[in-house]
Amino acid sequence: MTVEAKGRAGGSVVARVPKATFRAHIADALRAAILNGNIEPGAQVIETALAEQFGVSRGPLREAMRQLIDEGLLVAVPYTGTHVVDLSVDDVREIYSMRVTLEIFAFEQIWARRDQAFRRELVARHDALTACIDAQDDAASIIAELQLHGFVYEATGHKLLIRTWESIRGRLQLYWAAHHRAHGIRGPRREGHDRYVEMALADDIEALKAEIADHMARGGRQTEDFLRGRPASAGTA
Amino acid sequence: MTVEAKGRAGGSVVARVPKATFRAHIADALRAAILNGNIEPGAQVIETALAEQFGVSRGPLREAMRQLIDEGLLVAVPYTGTHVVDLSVDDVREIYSMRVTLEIFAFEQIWARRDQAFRRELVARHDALTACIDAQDDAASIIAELQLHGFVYEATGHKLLIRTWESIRGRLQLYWAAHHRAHGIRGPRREGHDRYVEMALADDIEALKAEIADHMARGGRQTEDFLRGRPASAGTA
DNA sequence: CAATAATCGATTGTCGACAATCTGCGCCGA
DNA sequence: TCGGCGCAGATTGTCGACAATCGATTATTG
Repeated sequence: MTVEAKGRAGGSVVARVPKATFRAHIADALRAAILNGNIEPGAQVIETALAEQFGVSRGPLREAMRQLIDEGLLVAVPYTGTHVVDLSVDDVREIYSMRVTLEIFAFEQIWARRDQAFRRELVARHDALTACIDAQDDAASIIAELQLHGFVYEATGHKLLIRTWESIRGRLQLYWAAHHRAHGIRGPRREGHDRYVEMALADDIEALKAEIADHMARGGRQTEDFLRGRPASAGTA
Repeated sequence: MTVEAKGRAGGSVVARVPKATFRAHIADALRAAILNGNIEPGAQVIETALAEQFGVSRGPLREAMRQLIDEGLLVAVPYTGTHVVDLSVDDVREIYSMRVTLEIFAFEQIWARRDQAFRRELVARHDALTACIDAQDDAASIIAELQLHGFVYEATGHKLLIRTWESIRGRLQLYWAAHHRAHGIRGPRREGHDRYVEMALADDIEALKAEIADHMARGGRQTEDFLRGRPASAGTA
C-alpha cells in the first residue's frame, strides 16, 4: 500500500481520501486554494512543491493542474512554469458580455419548459443571497450570488450550457474574490438582484433581457475600474 | 508575458516532429483519429495499446486523453475504461441550440466593431465552401463549413467566445463526420449558406437572427433523424 | 566595457514498474 | 438449477527516478 498517507503533522484537516482518485480531490483542493486567494493571481505554481504539500507524486498532481488549466484558472508554458491566471480588463469585459448572452439564452430555455418549481427555487436562492448581503458577509454573498446564477443555468437542464457556465464560473469567482480582498468592502448589492429576480418571475422576456444587460453592465463597470491600468502579468489564457 | 499557445495550423502537411511536447502532438493525432472515424464513436480507448502505438509511455498519453476528455470527445470512468463519446439526439439538439445563441452573439460583436475586412474574408470562406460542395467533396465540405463558421467566431476577437466555440466544434465535427460515413451522401448544401452569408452582409440583424435560427433548425432536423432510436452507448458527457 | 558564449540551477517532460480497482467467469453450496 | 462467492485477467491509478529544456548568471573575448 504505497498510498498510505504520510505523516503530515499539523493541520490534518483531511485525514485520508484515497477512495476515488487523487486527481479529483487535488483539483478541488487546488481550485479552492486559488479561489480563496491562498495562491495569488499571477503567482507561480510549482509541481514538486505542491506534490509534496499534498503528499502525492507529481503524476496525479499534473493531471489535476491540467484540469485547472482547462478551466482557465492556470496558465502553463512548456518547460518553463505554470502560473495562476491574472485577468485583464478585457478578460473581465468578455466574461460579462458572455454572461449576458448565456443567461438570456438560459431563461429562454427555462420558459420553454414552463417549469413552475423553478420560480420557488429561484426565490429561495434569492432569499439566501439577500440574507448574506444583509449580514454583510461578503465571502458568503459571493458564493450565494454564484449559486443564484448557477441555479438559473442548472434549471435549463441544458448540459452544454451548464458546462459552458462552469467553464466561466471559476474565472468569475476568482475575479470577485480577488476584487473583494483588494478592495475590502464590496460584495453583491441588493437592488440589482431584487430587480433581476422580479423580472425573471414576470415572464416579460424583453424586460428581463434589458435588466440582465443592465445588471451585467453595472457589475462590469464596477469591476473594470479596479482593474484598469493594472496589466495582466501571467497571460490571460 | 502574454502566453502564446502553440500555433496549431489548420494545414497538416507540416509534420511538426514531436520535439515540442508529446502531449500536444499525441492530442492532435488522437483527435484526428477520432474525427476521421479511425476510432468509432463508443469504442473503448486503451491507454497501454495507444501508448505502444504512438511509441510513448502512458504518462504523456494520459494527459493527451485528459485534454480530449475536456474537449468532450472522450468519456472516462475511473479504473474502468475510456470510450469515444457517442452523441445522443439530445446532445446534438443542444449543440445546435447553443450555436444559434453563440453565433448571433458573434455577429453582434462583429457589427459593433464595424470591421470591413470581415466581409471580404467571409465571402472568401463562403466561396471556398461552395467550391467544395460543387466538387461533391463531402469531407472537404465539412471542413470548409467548420472554417466558415469558425471564421465568424474568430472575427469577433472575443477570446472567451472563441474558446467556447472550440469546445463545441470537436463534437460537432465528430457528429458530422460520423453522420457522413454512415449515410454516405450528405455534406453541406449550398442554399442554406448562400442565404446565411447574404444576410450576414446585409446588416439586417433581425433577418440574420431568423436565418441563423432557421439554418440551425434545418441542420438539426436533418441530423436528428439519423440519430433517433439509436441510444448512446458510452455516455453523453 | 560591451557583446557573446558557456554554465548552472530550477522546473517541467518522460519513462518503466508496481499497486488498486473493476469486470466477467467459474466454482461451490443450498 | 440457481444464486452468491471468490478468483483471475484486464485496465487504470500512482509512484520514484531520469532526461530535456528554459532562464539567469557568470565567464570570456574583441
